[in-house]
Amino acid sequence: MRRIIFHIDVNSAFLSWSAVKMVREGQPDIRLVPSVVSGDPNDRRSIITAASIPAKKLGIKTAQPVSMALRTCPSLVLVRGDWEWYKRCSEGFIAICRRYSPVLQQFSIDECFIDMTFRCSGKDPVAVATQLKDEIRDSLGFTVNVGVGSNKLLAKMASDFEKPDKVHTLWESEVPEKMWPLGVRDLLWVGKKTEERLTAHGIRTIGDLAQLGMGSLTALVGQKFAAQLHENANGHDDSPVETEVAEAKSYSAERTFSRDYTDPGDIDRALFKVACIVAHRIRRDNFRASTVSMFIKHRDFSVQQKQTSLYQPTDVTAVILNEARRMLGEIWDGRTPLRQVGLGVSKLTHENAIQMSLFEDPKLEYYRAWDRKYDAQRSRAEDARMLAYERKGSPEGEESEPGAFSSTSVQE
DNA sequence: TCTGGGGTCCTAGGACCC
DNA sequence: TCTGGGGTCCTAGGACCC
Repeated sequence: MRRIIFHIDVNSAFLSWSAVKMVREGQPDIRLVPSVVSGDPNDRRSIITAASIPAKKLGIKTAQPVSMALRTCPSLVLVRGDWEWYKRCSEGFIAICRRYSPVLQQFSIDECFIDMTFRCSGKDPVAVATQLKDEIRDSLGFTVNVGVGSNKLLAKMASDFEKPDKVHTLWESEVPEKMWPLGVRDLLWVGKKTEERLTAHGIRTIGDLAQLGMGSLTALVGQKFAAQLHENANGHDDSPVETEVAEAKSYSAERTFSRDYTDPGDIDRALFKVACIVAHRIRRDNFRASTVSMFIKHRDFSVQQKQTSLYQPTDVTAVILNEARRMLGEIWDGRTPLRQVGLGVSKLTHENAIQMSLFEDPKLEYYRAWDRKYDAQRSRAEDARMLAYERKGSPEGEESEPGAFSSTSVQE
């Protein structure tokens, strides 16, 4: 039986979502003018998180520095991101998709796959996809693209065709006509480096890749990746729509400084902050970590990292921080300017720490108490922010759920 | 122009064990 | 005393995704 998979992708998600909120507050629709969602424009290291279609037409791209975008378009409208609001918008569109099929895999905050094999039987998949797209637009006020295909890869490729507010199909029979003429970079998992490697050998389109022998491809990218690329370039993908939310395998946090830091005191303060964040998150999610890693980014963007295994899994901030400090001392001379510092934990378990009182650092109890205080303060701060948000975020009072948005027409 | 932040997976070399 | 080969774990680094 032929599978029918939909990939639903919100058009310029963060920008559209900010626009919906601003329109509701009586402000102009930023989707109609060159606009972006970005970090602090006064910080020279801010980048573009999302761009409107008029901005994209001027050549402004996601991940571009704000300063560069402003030079391209001095009248560019800059909007700061609103994470709480984005989460609500995401929940709103996911809820609608789930009504079309419970076999749903959320792929990111603004994308999901649904398996429509049974829900579409006897129906025209394009008509169903169009209905879904229109329902999201009319009830939530933002547009999506729906890609329809016989597997996840083809559905995802299809949703990336012409935007916004469109439904496209990419069945296996359409692969030679619709997918093979595209550049290799358009294929999922082909990034900048792989593109360079492939084009250096004359492989420019997905069709070139599909016809390339496995031997040559393996020599270029390694066996495992070659097998995947070969399958994907031919439109094959048998991965299922995963309805279970996978548990996190690692947590990390990093801070890029507004200017390169050389002072060990500055670096240590940053390391302390990221350690607090990461440790708080694993405690919140009931994890303990057996591996701590830390990384630094230099002025030239080169990265150095160091990781270490612990004797016993931990969720104690001080333990994680001290390992990171020790490793920092091993990879940094204390003088070279640093652009960024980061810290991560992995090898996570839900095990309770084994109490090894004989060997346990007597200070541990003090550290844990410190963590409890930190966590309590942090959740109070989160509650306060959410409360403030509830009041500020809904001018009409009750209607704060995305499901209650008024219809907002969206034009290109 | 000067490049964020948070993830996943893969590879390659070395250590260590049998 | 010097040798091999397989398996597994660890670490560093790199590529990709949104």
